[in-house]
Amino acid sequence: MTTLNKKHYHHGDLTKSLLESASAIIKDHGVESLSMRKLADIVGVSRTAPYHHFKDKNALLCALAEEGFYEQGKILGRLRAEQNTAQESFKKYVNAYLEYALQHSEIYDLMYGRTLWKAGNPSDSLKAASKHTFKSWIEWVEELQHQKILPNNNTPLRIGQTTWASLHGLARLFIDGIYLDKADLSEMIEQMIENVCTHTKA
Amino acid sequence: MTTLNKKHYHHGDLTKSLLESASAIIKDHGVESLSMRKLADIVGVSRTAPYHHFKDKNALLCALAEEGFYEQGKILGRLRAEQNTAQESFKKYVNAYLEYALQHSEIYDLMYGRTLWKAGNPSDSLKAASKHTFKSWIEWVEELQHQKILPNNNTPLRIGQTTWASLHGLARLFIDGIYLDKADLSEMIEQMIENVCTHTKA
DNA sequence: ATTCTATCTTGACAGTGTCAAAATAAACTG
DNA sequence: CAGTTTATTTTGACACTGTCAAGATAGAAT
Repeated sequence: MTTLNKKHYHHGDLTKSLLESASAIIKDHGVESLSMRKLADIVGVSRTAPYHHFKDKNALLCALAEEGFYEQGKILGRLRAEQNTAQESFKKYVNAYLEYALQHSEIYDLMYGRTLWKAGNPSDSLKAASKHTFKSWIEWVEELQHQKILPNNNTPLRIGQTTWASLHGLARLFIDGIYLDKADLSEMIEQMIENVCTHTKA
Repeated sequence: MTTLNKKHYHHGDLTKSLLESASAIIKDHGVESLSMRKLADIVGVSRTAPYHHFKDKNALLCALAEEGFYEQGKILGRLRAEQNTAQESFKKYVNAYLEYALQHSEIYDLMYGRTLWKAGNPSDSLKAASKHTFKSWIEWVEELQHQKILPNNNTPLRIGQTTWASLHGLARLFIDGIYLDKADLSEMIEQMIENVCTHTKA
């Protein structure tokens, strides 16, 4: 087990294969149509093989969600690194956040949804990833407050909580199929930004 | 079948009993722990008896959600009927909305969540109930715009969509167990109102 | 070559939603 | 009242789920 190379047995890297296939399945058919047995079958392995790589289904989903946090973090981090005005930067962030949420809606649901956080049992590393994401968001909120983009009438935590809640709410309405007409999305985003920012206020 | 009285067979009104028991179960243990079989058992009837009153599980959940719309509508309607300043009225509405969402979180989830709207199959009457609720919300938004409570920089529909999304997002974060500390709630509500309203703006 | 360990499979169990067919209970019709 | 129709409920069955325990196998370590 000291070897790093994992090309053993008739399946190169089951852990990875499982995550990839699972990700594809939920992307195409939704998380409720993902079963451990079908997944094993698709990957070409017996029903219980996955259980040697993930404690249970919940653990597999946690791993997927965690991947989501890293990917989302990369996207949003890259964006913040760009040289933009603070205002532009924030605008792009909001757009990118919603784009990610809608394009990876099933992963987003795992990251921030009931399945894992309430009905399920979020793993420690998932909780850590989520906490890290939130923390760095709050730090940026503080910057944005100094730059007068976000309001100063409350702590970074509160402002961060509420503006994130707003984005999240918008994302959810589309993801959950309550709002369907995505043509309206960009206008809603625009309006949401106006609600949440300081300087655009009437 | 012309008789209105439904006290037939050894079970007075199965439909009603099923809804009540189901409601109690999800309130206490979450919707994922509701099974048709256990429900039948608790009500004291065979496994498949419920299927003569509800086409399937989805239909039963739709009925529960629909009840939720009526109850929520009553609460919020009563509130709007009170004699308050528009500002007070809106504030109370927001608070009542979130109070309902958190106190009936499982029903709220059925009303506005993925289970029925995306993963499931919302019944026509559920869709109607939801549409009606939304429509009357938008009408009120228009009033609030005239009263300068909500901003006039966009149509009632857009303002209604975004402010509702904000409330919904806040509700969801608590319901789904992402935010846990309900002590923070009232401060967040306060801040959210500031974000969303016109006249309190800095 | 032998022991050890990581990986995988087979078998099993309890649980799920729900269909089809049979049984029963009440309502309607003569 | 008797006989038929309709509303309600039950029993049996099927395919599917997550996951545990025990055994088989393949590779690593000695």
